[in-house]
Amino acid sequence: MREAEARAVLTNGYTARMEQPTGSAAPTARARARAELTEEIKACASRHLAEQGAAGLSLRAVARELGMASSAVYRYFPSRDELLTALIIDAYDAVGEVAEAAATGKGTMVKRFTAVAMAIRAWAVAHPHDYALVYGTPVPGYAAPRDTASPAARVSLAALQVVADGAAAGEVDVSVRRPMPIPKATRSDMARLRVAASIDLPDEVLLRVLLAWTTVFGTISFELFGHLHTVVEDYEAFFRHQVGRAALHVAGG
Amino acid sequence: MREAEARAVLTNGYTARMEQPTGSAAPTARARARAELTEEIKACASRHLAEQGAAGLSLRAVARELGMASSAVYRYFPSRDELLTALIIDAYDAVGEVAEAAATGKGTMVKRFTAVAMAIRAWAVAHPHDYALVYGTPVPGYAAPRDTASPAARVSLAALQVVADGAAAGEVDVSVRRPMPIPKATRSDMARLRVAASIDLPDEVLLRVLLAWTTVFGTISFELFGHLHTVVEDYEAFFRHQVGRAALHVAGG
DNA sequence: ATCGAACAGAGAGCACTGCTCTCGAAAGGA
DNA sequence: TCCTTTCGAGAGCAGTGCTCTCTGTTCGAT
Repeated sequence: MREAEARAVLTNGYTARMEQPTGSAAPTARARARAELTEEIKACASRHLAEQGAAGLSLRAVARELGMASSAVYRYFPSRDELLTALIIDAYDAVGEVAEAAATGKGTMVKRFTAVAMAIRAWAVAHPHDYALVYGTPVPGYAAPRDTASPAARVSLAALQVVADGAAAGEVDVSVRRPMPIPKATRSDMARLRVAASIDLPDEVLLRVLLAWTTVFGTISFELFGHLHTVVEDYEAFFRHQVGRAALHVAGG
Repeated sequence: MREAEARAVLTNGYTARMEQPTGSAAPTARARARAELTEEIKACASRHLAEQGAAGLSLRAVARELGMASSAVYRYFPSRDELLTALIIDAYDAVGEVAEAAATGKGTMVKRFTAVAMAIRAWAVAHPHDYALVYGTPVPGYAAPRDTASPAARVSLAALQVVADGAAAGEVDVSVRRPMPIPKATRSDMARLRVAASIDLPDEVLLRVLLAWTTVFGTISFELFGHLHTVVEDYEAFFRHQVGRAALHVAGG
């Protein structure tokens, strides 16, 4: 029994302990209560995270605020890191959602790309600790990669889609004035990316997008982590301008 | 007495407690021992940091390894965060040093800029936890800004100098094909930067450098923090290529 | 409806952390 | 020599993550 339980936790995480609705929608009262309390714990932890950051997130503190014993929380999350992982997934989904919403807008590729970047930054500024949790220093060794992989991809795919649309509309200049030789390894990296993202863009354009992408997150990280403290005063104006540059570069400018 | 001591700690930090050599170089045995032990603590803490990261750095653990009581360490560093701040300053100096060394090389601006970026990345890959400490999520609220400001600037100034040299040699195209209107706030930001860095480059070029700069650190952070995990296999080739693109962009390409 | 198994909560406890306080020993300058 | 400052050690406090054990409840199958 104990071994089976341990294995379940190892393979499927805490969700494995939730009783699945048995075909016909009949969630037992206990399962409902469990799902609710799980959400409540996550919500409370998210609040604590927003206030004090990941380092200050204490399982005992959320248990106290929820009026339960600290040991009871372990029925829902097997460890503090698992709780953090759940919050990471939520954060990925949140930023992915705002990016996708911004990507659906109309206009030129440069405009849409800028809109996506601005949306990401706005989310990051509004939720700095969530941003840090996701795009800052990884928490322990690092968080579970499998569970976070697909939510993490959403935000990037949104941007790639914008560029793919722009390329289809002829807004992307594929001719290179001064071609840089692309290393063989990087070529195969891009080939793999094309398959994984199901997006047909030439190496040249993909690399331009990645350049712009690292600029977006590099600039946001610099802003939030204080590396532009003595340089920039109006962060939003600076960011919009730089993202515009990056988007023009993607278009081939 | 107590109040005076507290004020000294608040204003000057732990260094205020070190006895200054009284004019003529006569460091007492105690002062020497103190300086040595301070370095020893820092070195030991740095080792722990390299192994387990900032989160796993325990004052008690370094005290144990040094064979002293944990309370004795507080004679040298008033808190764990101050110890971390000392490590942050050392890390800034370390990365600044390798960047400056790389910047002294000869060749075109693109070559030198790439060399600086490659040196930074090599340092980051060799000391990932130090990099995370400096360019990742800020540790508590945040570290002392005054003490870290000037070491932090070294690495950026090295890159700016490379570009300034390139501009002096006529390697930077100042004419803009498709000029992007620069916001007034950003214009004054750049004006301030010109004064602070004592480097005379037009807004256009400074903004290009900042774009490349955020690309450099954005790419390194993406690599070290696992955001390119499923995309790139040969990180060094990818980085070199992207930095080359960024450097060409700085040159006006 | 009953019974055994699974589950949920609470409490005690372990090992660890940062940090403070107090005390005695050592070193420094007068 | 004496007196102040410094230093190291130990005990102790409040807090942490996590485990274990014990009780009461709920669930599903008989």
